[in-house]
Amino acid sequence: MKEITSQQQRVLDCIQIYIKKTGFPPTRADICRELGFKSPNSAETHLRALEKKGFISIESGASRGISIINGESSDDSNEYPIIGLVAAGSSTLAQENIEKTISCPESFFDSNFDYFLKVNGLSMKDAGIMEDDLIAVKKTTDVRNGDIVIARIDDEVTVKYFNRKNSKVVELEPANEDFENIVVDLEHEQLHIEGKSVGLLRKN
Amino acid sequence: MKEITSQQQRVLDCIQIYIKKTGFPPTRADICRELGFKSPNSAETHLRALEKKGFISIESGASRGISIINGESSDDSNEYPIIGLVAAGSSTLAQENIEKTISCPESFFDSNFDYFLKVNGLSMKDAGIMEDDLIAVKKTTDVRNGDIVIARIDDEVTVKYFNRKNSKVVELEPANEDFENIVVDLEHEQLHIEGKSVGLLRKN
DNA sequence: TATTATACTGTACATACATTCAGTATTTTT
DNA sequence: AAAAATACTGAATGTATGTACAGTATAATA
Repeated sequence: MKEITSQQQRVLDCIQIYIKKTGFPPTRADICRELGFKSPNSAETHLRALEKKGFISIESGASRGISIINGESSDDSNEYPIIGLVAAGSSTLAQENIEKTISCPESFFDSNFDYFLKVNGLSMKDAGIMEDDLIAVKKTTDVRNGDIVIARIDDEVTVKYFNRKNSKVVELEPANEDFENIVVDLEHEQLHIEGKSVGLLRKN
Repeated sequence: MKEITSQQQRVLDCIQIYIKKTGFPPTRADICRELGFKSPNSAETHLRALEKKGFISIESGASRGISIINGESSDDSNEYPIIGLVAAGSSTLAQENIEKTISCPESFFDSNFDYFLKVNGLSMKDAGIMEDDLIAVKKTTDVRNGDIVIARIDDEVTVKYFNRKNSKVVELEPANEDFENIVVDLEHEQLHIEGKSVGLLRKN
């Protein structure tokens, strides 16, 4: 996490307060109104800077598509949803894939986390991640080589070891010799890091 | 707060999960995608019903202007001790072996359980049980073939698959080809079943 | 039995919003 | 001293999105 300027901090605070007050993030125009800017582009450039520095993530094209990374998760609810990891073509959040939510203390795992992901397949078998295990996922893009990440390529969601080869290539490595590495050329493919594993839960 | 229908509950769950995952509320179209509706008006009418019943509030004209009202969480969590899997000589439940406790809801795993056992070694690797994992142990002697049991032979505690060969012989099978089956002749050796695994917890 | 609530599909449209381009100016970094 | 980052105004544009209108159908209520 890089340095934040005082103006960027004001914008970040503004977003946080706005979410706390309304329940949803502000638009560019909202930020302008709150902070006295006269051009939506003022907000836009600040948002891009905050995104670049890793404080927020912006869902491209979506209105109010701002979400705050890291900084405590606004609500102190301890209900965590279980989300199914499904194959290509269907949305990760498809209702059909939701079993239920789990009540669990906030600092249950060493790092706090956002949701449980139900594992599909055995590609991470040797890392002790089996079918139907629940991975505690922390939403972040700040991942390091060797982390177990939840990655999305197009609409395909997968759990793999993260390994950045260079500025242009990331390899997603399974922990199962029956599976192949997924090599992602960032210049031609879009890789979206949904988060990383901070724990695991198994019921049997 | 009026009665909620099952479909409305699905929509409410969908919103909650969407927010948890993305950080901002869904659009009508998002809800349709998640729940399989084909008209945005399907989502719209459900949202209006939920608003009327007081479950959500909708900011008129604002995109994604949904916020969830209420959202309480019941806290019926208990403290469970973490017990180290120790070598011969000491009682498993000796106070000295309790490393700490974890707060966790009572019905966290499918079956209720009594304590966490910290795993030592990789003899159950292929069952996805790794070093330092915490096994949720339910104290019972009612175990069946294929169950993962916590067994004690003399003072040696071990975690293995249970397999009763006949009335006199039980085999304790590891899930790792580097380890050998433990054959227990009940006529000459004492086998004590401490309990069985009903779940697993990993922190990383 | 009439009425209201629930549960949808489908079309249409105004506007809320993200986003890009063109500038200006100051500060920081290289 | 040049380049890059910061910090803005202002205008323009395409689309993402809320929302109204027109239907159909079934279950619950009065």
